[in-house]
Amino acid sequence: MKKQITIRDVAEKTGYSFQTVSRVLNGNASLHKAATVRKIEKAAEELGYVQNLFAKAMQSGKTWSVGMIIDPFIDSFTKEIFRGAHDELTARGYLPILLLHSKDAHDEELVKRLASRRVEGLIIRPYPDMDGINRIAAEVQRQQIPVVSVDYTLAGSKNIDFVGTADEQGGQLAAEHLLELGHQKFAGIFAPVESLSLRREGFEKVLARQAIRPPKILNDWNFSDEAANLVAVKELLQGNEVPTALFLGGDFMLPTVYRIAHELNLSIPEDLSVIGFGDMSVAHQLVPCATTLRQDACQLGIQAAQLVVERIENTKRTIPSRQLRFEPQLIRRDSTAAPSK
Amino acid sequence: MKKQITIRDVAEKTGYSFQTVSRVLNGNASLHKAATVRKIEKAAEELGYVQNLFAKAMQSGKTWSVGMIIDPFIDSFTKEIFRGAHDELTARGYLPILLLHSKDAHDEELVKRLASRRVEGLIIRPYPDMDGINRIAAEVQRQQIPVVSVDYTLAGSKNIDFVGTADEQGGQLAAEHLLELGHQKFAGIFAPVESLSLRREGFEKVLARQAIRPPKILNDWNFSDEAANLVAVKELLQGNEVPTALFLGGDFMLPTVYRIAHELNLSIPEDLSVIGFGDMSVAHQLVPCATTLRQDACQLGIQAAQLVVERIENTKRTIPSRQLRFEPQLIRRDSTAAPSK
DNA sequence: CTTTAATATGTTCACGTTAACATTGCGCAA
DNA sequence: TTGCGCAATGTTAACGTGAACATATTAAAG
Repeated sequence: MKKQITIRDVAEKTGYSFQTVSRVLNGNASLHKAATVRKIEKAAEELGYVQNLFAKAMQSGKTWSVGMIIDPFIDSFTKEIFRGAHDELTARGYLPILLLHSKDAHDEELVKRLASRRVEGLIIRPYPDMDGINRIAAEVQRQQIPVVSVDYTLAGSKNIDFVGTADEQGGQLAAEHLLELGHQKFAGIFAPVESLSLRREGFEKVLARQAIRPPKILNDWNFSDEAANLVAVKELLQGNEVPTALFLGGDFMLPTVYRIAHELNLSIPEDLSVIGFGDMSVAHQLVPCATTLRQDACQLGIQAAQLVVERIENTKRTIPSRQLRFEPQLIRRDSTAAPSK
Repeated sequence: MKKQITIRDVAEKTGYSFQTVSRVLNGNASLHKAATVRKIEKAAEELGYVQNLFAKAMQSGKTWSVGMIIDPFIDSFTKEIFRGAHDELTARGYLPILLLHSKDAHDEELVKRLASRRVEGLIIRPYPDMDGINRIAAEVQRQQIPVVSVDYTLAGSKNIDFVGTADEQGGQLAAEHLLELGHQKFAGIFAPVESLSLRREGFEKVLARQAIRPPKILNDWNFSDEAANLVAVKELLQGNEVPTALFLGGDFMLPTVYRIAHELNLSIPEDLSVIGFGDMSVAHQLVPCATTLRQDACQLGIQAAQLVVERIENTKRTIPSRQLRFEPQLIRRDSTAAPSK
């Protein structure tokens, strides 16, 4: 084990007491004479002194670290969230501690690791398929550590800050866009998960006010059985009432829809306008490029980071739980147009 | 600041001294009576005691953290490297500290952060365009902290472990594959960077022994000027000696080559066999899917982690610097075939 | 030249942990 | 019984730092 350079070494070299050195290097240097400061800083530089964050953390109780349970590798969206939060935390002096689910490390293990590192806050982007995350969040919060969830809400836990998309407004924007283009026969595809339901509600709400007929709704997109989706979508686009405008609760549905449209000889956007949600990479890879609603994922990450930090640094006042939802932006591309007749 | 639960709290609750608790919970429990151990563990559980790694680190000098300067977001290859190293470090009890280059945080800053967190080792995947990385590595190594570079070698620094691809052998494999198919007229495209040069050497070495003619070589692929590449590749594939087999130093050249081949009316693989290197995602997205040489990136990460940990835990013996190169694997796809005549 | 106030520096303690050593208590042999 | 040795537990010091307080030095005012 190689010897560390401590403030005592610097003190000895300069002849000052170690406390003076402490104040100059890591505390309030303005309490000392300029000459003293200069001498001490020079000596520290020469000796290669770097403050020991572990010692500092132990003495002050402040660890300057924040846990992040986000898998930045699932898609580019979570990547951006991670990136935003990471950069914001870093800029504010905090160390983001990324916790990925390895095979071995499971829930219990993760909480222990967070706790033993005395993480001051936790940012979570919950995975829909993972319910252990709720227990983790609850457990961490029980220890008075601020928790913020991003993108997806956390089930169960009260009083957890949330940063995400204004899904309902997104749905409204989609409806308004299609109405503006002059459509009258609408359809929508969703799934029974929270965010998609909100998008559906926004969509339906606007149409209820302004459209002649209510939209045909397919509400049970199947995440595991693609064949079922093919059948259901086909049915939606055939039948007695053929829609001219289709709103998808998520861009991931685009390929299926494009495929069925092609099979049915419906050309996009001439026969069918399609608008997605999320601006995933498929949206601009398909032909024609898909109109969609984009969320600035990076911004979500930044906001999440700001919320945790705010809570971390405001131990006194109790801050009420906040739910921040940012309105997505309409990206007009080539999959939506006025109806042909 | 909320109160921490310490071994002293557990000691008070059980009536034992804090030292006994320390031994039971974080030390050698076998030194104590089974009944004692049981009582203490129960009390710790009830109080929600979790050891404070900061205190432990300060006392023992062991921080259980390893820095990683890898941008896992450039491509799937670095992602896999990161993932492998991350999981291996985690499995061995170390905390990977990911250091990304934010705009603000630059070299000096990074080193400081590594040092103040008392990182015990450093894994670097150097970026070709970033030379600050060499200074960082040198500086960190000067502080006796083991450094391992992955995928790309670090310029300048002596005695740094390296884990990467056996580029030369990869080049040999490519040549052997093409020879086996019966080709006689070869070409190769490379760039003047270390790894590509090694691939070229392996390629040329085998051909020098077994081929009738030496290959036509284009050695200055231009990373910034695509137009220049188009011209150069076109020239390579026309001229007096038209090759029937082409080895690319990197898969990233594939799209350009496919395009030029199409322009020149050369069909792949009938008129021209093309073999790439790296098995990047383009390789199997193109039509026809490209034969290439694949490296198991995850494995590189794991190995890198093992090397750092080994050095961290072997402070006594000096380990000579190691250069581990893993042989890539030939992935036969549809872009290579026997020459048509 | 004092006294006073401000400025500059030094001392002690605490943070939570482990290591090294010290003590206690017990069983067993002399 | 006495002493010995071992097992179980307790005591003290140390890791590097900052806070709180104590002291020394300087400057200003009388």
